Amino acid sequence: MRIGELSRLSQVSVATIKYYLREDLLPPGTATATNQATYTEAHVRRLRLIRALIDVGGLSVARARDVIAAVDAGDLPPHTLLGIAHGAVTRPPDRSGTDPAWHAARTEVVELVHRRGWSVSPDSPGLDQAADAIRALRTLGQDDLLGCLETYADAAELVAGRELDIVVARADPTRMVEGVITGTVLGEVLLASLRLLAQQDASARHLGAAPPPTTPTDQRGSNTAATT
Amino acid sequence: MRIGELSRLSQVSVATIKYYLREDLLPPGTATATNQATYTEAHVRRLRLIRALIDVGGLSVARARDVIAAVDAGDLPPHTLLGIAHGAVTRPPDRSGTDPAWHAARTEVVELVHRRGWSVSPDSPGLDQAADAIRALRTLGQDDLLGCLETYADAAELVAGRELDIVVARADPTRMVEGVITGTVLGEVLLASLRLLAQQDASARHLGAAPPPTTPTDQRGSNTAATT
DNA sequence: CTCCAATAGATAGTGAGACTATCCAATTAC
DNA sequence: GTAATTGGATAGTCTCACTATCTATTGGAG
Repeated sequence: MRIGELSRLSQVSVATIKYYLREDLLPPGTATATNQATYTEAHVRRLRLIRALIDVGGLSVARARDVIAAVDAGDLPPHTLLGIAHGAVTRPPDRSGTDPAWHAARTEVVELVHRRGWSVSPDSPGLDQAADAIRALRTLGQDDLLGCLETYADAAELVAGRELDIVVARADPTRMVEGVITGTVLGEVLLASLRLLAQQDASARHLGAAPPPTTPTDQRGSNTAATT
Repeated sequence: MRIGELSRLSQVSVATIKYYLREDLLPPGTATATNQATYTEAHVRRLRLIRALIDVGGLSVARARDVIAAVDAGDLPPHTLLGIAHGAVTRPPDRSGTDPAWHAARTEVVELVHRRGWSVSPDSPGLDQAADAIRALRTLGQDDLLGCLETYADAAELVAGRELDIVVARADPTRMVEGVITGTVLGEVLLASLRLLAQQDASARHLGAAPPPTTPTDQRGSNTAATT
């Protein structure tokens, strides 16, 4: 197919496709002449992956490129792949350099990891990001919220174990790579969404308040539960 | 104190403080003359909250302003407050308008919520965001990753319940408001970080234990400690 | 009392990021 | 044969989050 059809199938404008080509997010099509190239179904899938990472996962174009490159590398060892995915979904640490409170928080994370017997490399971006969050909670005087910490760790263990089971169940290594990437990025979004929903429920349950009446804008099938 | 000291204590440049004042993220100090105003410890705390939301939580300045405004409103009903916090940590839905796949995904989420007996308002941003993620996973052919869905929901229930317990344990309503905000935003970051760490452990454990051949992926959940 | 650094408020400028638009020459579809 | 499409290059736009400059004041050390 040519670029026009690629654009139509992927719902991405031609100009944006060209931009992604320039930025090495999308491999070039096979050139048939100086100004003609053909694209395949693989390009459509790639484009869908890119948009999912950017639009749903919230990655920047640069982060998405790193992830894509890892997918294309193909033969990376799994822990490297996971490291790249994790690097893509974390923000660079806040003020790690000089802040003693940050180092204290990071030590706390390392201790948690050790207590749990987790096998984690010492430069994992997750350690830094957790330290950022803990330091922030402490400096805001919200220390008691860290009473959730073990619960968070329980939940993390729960979902990570299940996620791994599903991904390793795949025979095809290429599909495994895709699973790690999409699972890491989109799984985070999904888990976060469900946490929000569960928070709303917990709040409603505690306050004994029924949710507001459902508007009839959503008339397909069963609607939101209003009672418990 | 004057703005210079405020800047020093909060580690935020004077120019940026002025910017936050213009953008209504920070209330003005009490003016003592045409070009003099004094700030208090409350301004320092506010500034720290702003930076935590932006730097650690990843909120935009505009989202942070909405959240801050909710904190200052003071007398908002809890579900409204929670709604604002949730609106701040979610991205607007992707292509909800015309896509039947999206509506199918959203229905799936609503059914999950119903199945769980969660009491959730039908316009919760969490519903839309979860639908985005599910639709993306399906269109990427990663449907099997949705085998995690119930596990995610379990984890979400677990952490949300604990979070609520901690926040309602606070007597002071002002502290409760802060707890909802910081818990929602920073808790998400913390949970996501720990998930990454747990993923790394699960991956190491699996690769350390046995090569991929056929290991029935049935022992879920409990990880036995294995120090590294 | 003097004088200079600090300040409030206003306005303008900057740099990154993610596209978007325009050109041009070479096809290609009709 | 002519109009539309394409690839490649370059330049422009828009938002965001600051950052810098300017103009009067004003606080305070000497």
